[in-house]
Amino acid sequence: MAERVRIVDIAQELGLSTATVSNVIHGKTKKISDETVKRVQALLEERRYIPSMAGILLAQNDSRIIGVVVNDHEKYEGKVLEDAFVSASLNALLFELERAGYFMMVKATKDWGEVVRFASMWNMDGMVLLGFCDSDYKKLREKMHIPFVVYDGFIEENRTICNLTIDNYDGGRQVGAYLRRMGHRRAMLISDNDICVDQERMAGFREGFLDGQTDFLEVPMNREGRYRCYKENWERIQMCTAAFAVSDVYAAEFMHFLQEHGISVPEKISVVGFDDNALCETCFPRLTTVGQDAGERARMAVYALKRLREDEGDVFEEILPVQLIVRDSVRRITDEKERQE
Amino acid sequence: MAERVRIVDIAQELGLSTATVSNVIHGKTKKISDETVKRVQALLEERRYIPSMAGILLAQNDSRIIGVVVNDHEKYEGKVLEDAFVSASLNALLFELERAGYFMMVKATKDWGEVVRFASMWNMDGMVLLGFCDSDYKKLREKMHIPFVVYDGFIEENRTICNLTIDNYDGGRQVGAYLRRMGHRRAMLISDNDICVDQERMAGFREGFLDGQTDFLEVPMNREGRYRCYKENWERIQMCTAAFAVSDVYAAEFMHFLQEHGISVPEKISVVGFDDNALCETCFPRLTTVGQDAGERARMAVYALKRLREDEGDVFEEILPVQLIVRDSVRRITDEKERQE
DNA sequence: TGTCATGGGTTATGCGTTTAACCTATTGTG
DNA sequence: CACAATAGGTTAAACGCATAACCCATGACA
Repeated sequence: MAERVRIVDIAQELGLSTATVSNVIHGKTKKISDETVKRVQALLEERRYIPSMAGILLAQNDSRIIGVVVNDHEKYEGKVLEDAFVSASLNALLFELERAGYFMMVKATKDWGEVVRFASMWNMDGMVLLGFCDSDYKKLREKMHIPFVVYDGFIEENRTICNLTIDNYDGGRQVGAYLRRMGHRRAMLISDNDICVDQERMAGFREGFLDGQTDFLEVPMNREGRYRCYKENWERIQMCTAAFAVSDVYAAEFMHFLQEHGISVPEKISVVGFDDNALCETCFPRLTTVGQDAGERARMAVYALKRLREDEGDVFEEILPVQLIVRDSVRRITDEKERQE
Repeated sequence: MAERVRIVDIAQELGLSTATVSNVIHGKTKKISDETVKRVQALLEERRYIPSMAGILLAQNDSRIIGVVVNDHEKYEGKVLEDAFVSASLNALLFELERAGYFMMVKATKDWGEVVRFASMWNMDGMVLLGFCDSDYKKLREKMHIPFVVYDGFIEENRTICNLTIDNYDGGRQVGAYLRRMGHRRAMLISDNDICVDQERMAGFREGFLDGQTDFLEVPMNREGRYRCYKENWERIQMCTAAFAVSDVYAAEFMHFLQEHGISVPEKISVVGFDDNALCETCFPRLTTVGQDAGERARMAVYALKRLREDEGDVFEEILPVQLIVRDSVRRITDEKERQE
């Protein structure tokens, strides 16, 4: 291991105490001569001193680790990190955390108890939870009082948590209004009805769609199930001129299903997704969607983590704005007849 | 924080020494009466004792942390974790590591020095490196002698590293042979020529394609650049009946480009990718590709990590097999005329 | 009766860092 | 000249756990 260089090694070599070296490292140089400071710094550099987190962890109470826990829901079939939304969030979090000097430890689990254990054993400085929207945060909060922020969670009465969410309702509303403006009158809503956010997105859609009619297809959480569901509801689907799926993945998949069955998109049916994943650009036609900025949410998360650390107990919720991103999967309907089928 | 329960708390409450409690925890019960063992276990359970890694890290020399470092290459434009191959690898690694009782700490960087620092400060039990195929491992090895495995790396003369790779050459060969069997005679190879693996995939392709003719399009690493490149080489592209891109992302993108310009896939041009990402199933037509099993590679990685830990110095390379996955993006050419254009 | 092994533990030390409390020699002040 | 303040450090304890070395009482055995 090319024997680790420790503070005591540096101290001994210079005939100083470890306290002095430690103080230099932390910039507490008020009571140390410039001369000494320079000598210490030079040797630290020369010997390539790298602090041992083991010692720091024990001596202080902060670890610089942020635990990011993703809910390993069955719907992902063991591939959570491959989900476009999850990986985009993780990516943004990784860069923001590193920028703030944190380390990111990742865990995937369904088990709420494991989250506590995970946080506790590593003395986490904070936690970020993805996909635990309907969980009981109160328990977590009781067990430990480190800051943790939840993506797409909700605020309980006693407001003991930081919730970071996007304006799902408005996103849906924008889609509804847009389709309406493009001349659509009958739209299919596609959702697995699982995550809390879906409800809001659809409610928003209905508002924006005005007097347009909506149908609702509740699809299962596995791909094969969804394809089967589409087949079984073939008639209903063909009654619509547009579809709004609550995620890009579902939207792309639905487009794919339509195309496979000879229905061209957007000529025959227009499709809109949600999230603005990378796949929106690579599918054909490019998918119109609602964009959420993973980078911005990650920045907010890190900011919240810091703020909650400083004045703990203070808590906030942040609802980030979303924005319709128009691409090629929606067509304008001009003909009045066509509109009625 | 609901005050952490420590070993000493348990010990005191039972009137025992910390050593005894620690021994019970680690199952070293040879010299402890069954009676005592039970009492200790019961209290550990009741008080919900969670070990502090801080103490363990310092007392022993292993941290149970595996650092996973991904090369934050510019080509990803700050979104490494969103790359389909990276996220699939990470997902598989996460589950395998957890299964083996490890914790996964992730880092994205281009800087080789940071890798050393990262590993050293956390006393990592091992490292997994993604995308550092052309780096100088020797340096890393000098700095510290923890096991580390490299995805798609290479073995140096003095064999001081574990390389985990797939049979890129054979993958390419299978594609070439398949296209040839399907009646194709002119194929375009698409690659950014960056990562070492590309060379092998293309070399393999040429072998499998036999007397078929290949053209080669070296594309830039950013999306806009690639689209421009396709446009500029419009003529050359149209000379071919098939294209083999070195990754699914490039393949899907290329399909998209073709469709946008009125060339249908696979009727006019067939396309094959590499990796078997999730997008293969969601793009239209579904992409024929070469499958690599991220799960299998992750299992090997964890196995290697363990083995190298036990008898350090011993090193191995593993070349995992790949397999052609036929979907809908390749068409059989029967007409002899058509084959010649 | 003296010695030895064994069961059932305890004591003490070390891991690398931080930090509050303490120390000493020199200079400044009334 | 007595005293305080300051510069420039040092000492020692603490953090939570693991583990090698040690200890004592009891029973077996020669």
